[in-house]
Amino acid sequence: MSNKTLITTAIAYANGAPHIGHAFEFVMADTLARYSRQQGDTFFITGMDEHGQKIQEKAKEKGIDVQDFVDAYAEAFKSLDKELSVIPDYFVRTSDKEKHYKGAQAIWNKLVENGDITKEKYKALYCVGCEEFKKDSDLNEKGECQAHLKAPEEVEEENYFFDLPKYTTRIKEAMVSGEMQVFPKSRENEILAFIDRGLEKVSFSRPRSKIGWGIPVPGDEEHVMYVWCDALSNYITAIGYGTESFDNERWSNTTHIIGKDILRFHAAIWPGMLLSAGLALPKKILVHGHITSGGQKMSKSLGNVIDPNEVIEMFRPVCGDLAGEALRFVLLHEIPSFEDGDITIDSIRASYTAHLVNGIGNLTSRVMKMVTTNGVTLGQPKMVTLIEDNHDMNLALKQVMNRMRTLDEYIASNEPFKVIKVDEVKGKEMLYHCLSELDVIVCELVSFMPRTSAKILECIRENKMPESPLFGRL
RNA sequence: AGCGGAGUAGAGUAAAGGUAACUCACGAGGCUCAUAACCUCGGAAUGUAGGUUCGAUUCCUGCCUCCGCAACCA
Repeated sequence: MSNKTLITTAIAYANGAPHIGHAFEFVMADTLARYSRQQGDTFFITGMDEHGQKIQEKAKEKGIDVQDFVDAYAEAFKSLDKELSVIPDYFVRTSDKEKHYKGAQAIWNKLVENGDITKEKYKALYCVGCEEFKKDSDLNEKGECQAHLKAPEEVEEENYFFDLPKYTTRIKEAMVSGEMQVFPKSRENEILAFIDRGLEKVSFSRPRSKIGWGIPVPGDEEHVMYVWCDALSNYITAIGYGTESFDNERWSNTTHIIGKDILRFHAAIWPGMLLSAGLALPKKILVHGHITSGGQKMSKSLGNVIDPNEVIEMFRPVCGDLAGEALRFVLLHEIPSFEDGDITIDSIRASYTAHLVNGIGNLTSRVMKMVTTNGVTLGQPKMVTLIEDNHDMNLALKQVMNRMRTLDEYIASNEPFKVIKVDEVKGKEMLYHCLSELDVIVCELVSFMPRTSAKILECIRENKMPESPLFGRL
């Protein structure tokens, strides 16, 4: 089996600032990527989905050039990534004409070559207010658009369609056989049930008159690619699809990390496209839940939106350049990896105090004080990884925290600070044990909190106390 | 209405046909190496009505409540 792997996040839609849900996904993926790098050649990508009608309109509303509009959001996401110690090997942008356009057009051509993309006329209900097609289920009892309380008009449009139903059986088989694994199992069941209800052809283009901002359909100036071929293809264009340098070996060992809202696109449409293009299916699709606040979906009207940057700024005065990692920790520790999670500003503060201030921060000061005053050193810190490879970052982190608690217990019950006064040899032995345990803990923590771990390792290596408490009180 | 999942201390999770565990919060004690930290002990829970069983929180049935899915929505 290949050692090379690709880890991806979903690419963020560039029509708004990053929110806490984005932060969670990035942090989870980056942690997994760091862990994966300890075991082999890992390439980690994240990025932006920058096309589409909504973006085009918003930019127009604000009276700015679309490219400038998406550039600004790309910078906002990159800056958040940096704070959170999320460091991708490549940052995808679908407006990138060099790499992405060419790759997306290459896969389009491949699907055409295979006879899976055809032009078809269809009738649909279109709400002018929403500028969107509506299904019967989107309408109220009177057959009106729920948002605009107006009956949609029937329009006829000609678009390209992808023959997804053709791949129904193979997609199902891939899931059942484990060729493409969807975690958790309940999500796999969900998608299998969805497929069993019958897949339909998927519309793959929009008339240029409707969406000008997008990738042109090869050989047809009148049409622009719709989101599927444009956005989903980022995962392969990022590693060179459509060029000589495409790394097929890496592609064959891919893990996608996505939210539950986009499961279908990744576990049905995307595999269909890959099969048509003759490419391997993703090995794993890890599906996380959504974050609620105070038991409710975050929304501006409820006023319970948690802005990741605001949280970081809340931490900044008490832990400086570790502020982003404090949020990173809280997300990983408080949100289950595969279910919905709930956080509030209060629970964020509580988690920070309990586990970072009173936990890792205090433990570091505690151990380092004892070993530095008594001249106990570790020599070369060893690199160990004891975390089980179960994809559950939340569980894995809790195991690390458990180990910390055990060390605190050891110190309390063995009292090396007392022993050292009456029996130096025995006392030093105990302190050495404390120091090497701290070392192990930090090595385990390195994927979760890289900067924090580096700081503590530096203390261990140079036999010194942290200059100031790592995590100060809020 | 359909399909799927879930209801366990104040909060978040775990386990399980026979003493219901852990983290946070709370209360009492201890310790002084540490950031009023840390350690120990304690209070506090199986949605509801039945059924099977020597015994159910676990299995079964009804009810109530919540959540997911029902495709172009991150």
